[in-house]
Amino acid sequence: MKNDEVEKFSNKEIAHLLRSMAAAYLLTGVNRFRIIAYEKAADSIEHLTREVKDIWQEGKLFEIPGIGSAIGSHLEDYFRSRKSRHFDSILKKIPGSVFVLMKIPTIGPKKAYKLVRELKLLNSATVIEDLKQACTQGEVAKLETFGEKSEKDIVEAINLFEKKSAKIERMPLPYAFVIAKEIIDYLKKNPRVKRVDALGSLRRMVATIGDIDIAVQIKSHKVHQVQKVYKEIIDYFIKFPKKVKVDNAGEKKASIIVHPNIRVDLRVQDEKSYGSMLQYFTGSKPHNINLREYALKNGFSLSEYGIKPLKEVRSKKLEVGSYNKKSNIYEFNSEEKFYDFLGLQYIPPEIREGTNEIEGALRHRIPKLIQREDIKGDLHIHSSYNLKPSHDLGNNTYLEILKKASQLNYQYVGFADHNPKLSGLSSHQVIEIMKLRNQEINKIRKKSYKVKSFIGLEVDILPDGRISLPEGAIDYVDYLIVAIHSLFNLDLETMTNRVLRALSYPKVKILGHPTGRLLGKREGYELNWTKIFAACRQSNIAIEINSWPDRLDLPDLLVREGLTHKAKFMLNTDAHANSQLEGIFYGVSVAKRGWCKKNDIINTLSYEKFRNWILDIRY
DNA sequence: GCCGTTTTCGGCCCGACTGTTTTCAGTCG
Repeated sequence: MKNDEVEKFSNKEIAHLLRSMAAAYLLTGVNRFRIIAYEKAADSIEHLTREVKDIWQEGKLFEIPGIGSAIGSHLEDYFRSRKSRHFDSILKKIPGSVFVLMKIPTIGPKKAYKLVRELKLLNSATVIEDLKQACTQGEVAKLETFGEKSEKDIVEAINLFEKKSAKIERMPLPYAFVIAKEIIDYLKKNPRVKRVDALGSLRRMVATIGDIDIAVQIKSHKVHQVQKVYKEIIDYFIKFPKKVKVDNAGEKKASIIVHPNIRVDLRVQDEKSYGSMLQYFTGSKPHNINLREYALKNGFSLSEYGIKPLKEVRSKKLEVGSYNKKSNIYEFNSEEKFYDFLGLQYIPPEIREGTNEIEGALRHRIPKLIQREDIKGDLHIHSSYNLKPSHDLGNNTYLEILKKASQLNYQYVGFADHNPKLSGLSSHQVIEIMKLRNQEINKIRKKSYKVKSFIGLEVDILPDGRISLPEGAIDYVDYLIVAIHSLFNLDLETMTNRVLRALSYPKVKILGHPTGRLLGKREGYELNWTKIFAACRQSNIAIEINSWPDRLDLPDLLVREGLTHKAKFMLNTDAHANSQLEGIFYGVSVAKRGWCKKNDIINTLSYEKFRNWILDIRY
């Protein structure tokens, strides 16, 4: 029962509901802008980095872009009573099997409706199999505007869909990075290729990635050769060794599916319009739509080729772009020039999400976002030192970690092994273990290695909010990270009180991986964030942005919300091996997406200031 | 149905690719 509910209110399901509404309106014929509004709302919810149901519970449903008074109040009905009379009254006009077919890529509302109507596919539970059978029997090819090719394509699309829906659909960002790098390296080997960029959600560093988008800039060629070079690169791309299928391949774009069923889109462009192309292909969709609407109001039309004046625009300082007289378009080789032409401050990819970044850029209020180089230390590192921990040990010794930290130009690190397992050990034994560890680290510290260290510990928050460490053991650490590692499904209030209690212990300085989410595997637990942010601020506790590939926790939307509550954050890796320390890069991207500046992040402080903070030394 | 630095009314992004057509509709990003 509980699982059904979660499924019913998942972002994916809500998006599908709204998309079904758009389809029903399309098929019954209403003002097309109402249809677009529903589609926009569906897109918006599908790409949220938090659960829409949680946002509704916090009373912030109407803050989601594209959710206005009408759709918002219908959704409220739906969340409250599991149904909306308005949605139901519209949806019942169309056979339910139409909405099921629409889940298959390349089948939209019109094709779905036609297939259902002509072939009488009215059983929602079996419609996909029924359609497949109709295809194999040649019935689809007989229909008007369908043919043998489309019949074959439908079968293929269904097979791919069934394969895909059996596994996770979006992968954590770091996994997508690995795949993208392989393709980028492959493309760079082509002598016609000058530059390759990963774009789309990958460039915006969204926590989970659906498709991989890539742009290629060709080396300069004579004008009449450009088309030929585009074609050569497209041909090369679709021969990528790990491709399982070529989805489409035209003159300037192509899509392939690579193992294990990931779609990769490629676009090619020459240098003079490459900036326009980067801008266009980076998205997000809401950002681009907002930007184009803004441009329209100023008399310009935007595309991946550049900026086209709608009327005769003479004068002005139009030298930022180069004017192509033949096509009446201003071309841009860099994004900076593209935004500048529109009178906007440059907007970093990470915050192009269609919230209020265009308004900010217009007023030159886009903050300088945190950079990787600003990070001075990592305070959540697991070593190989065996203190009989409750969870896994790391791979490297304290000394090895210090050496690696030095390579990363860190000034300090924090050793945050898991607390000793409480079961099977007496309090006295735990205290002894902690004491020995403290002595061990102090021995290493005496070698006066240039990277300084703090003695931390990652401590479980028990179900009742106590921490899993005997009182006397606290003397042997500089600071504690508290985090939940079990019993994730308590209700919001119990969970909130549990965390608040843990935060009240002495030496607690960090709330670790605060939502407990595992991307694609486990939703985070619910907390009253207003209370958590307030408690952390009051007790001078940092909220962790954990860079572990499956976590990327805190989610970016909560980071941004935290800033409005004046929360302070800390960027850590949770590394269990030295190579993983480099993953801090992913945490930085989460912070950027949350609009963090350098001084929003505690571990950008220099060693002396940071030491005062973490040891709670007051002046 | 949504939205706001010319607006609470009157607008609403833009182009590529494919299959089935003979100029286009549907889908996608």
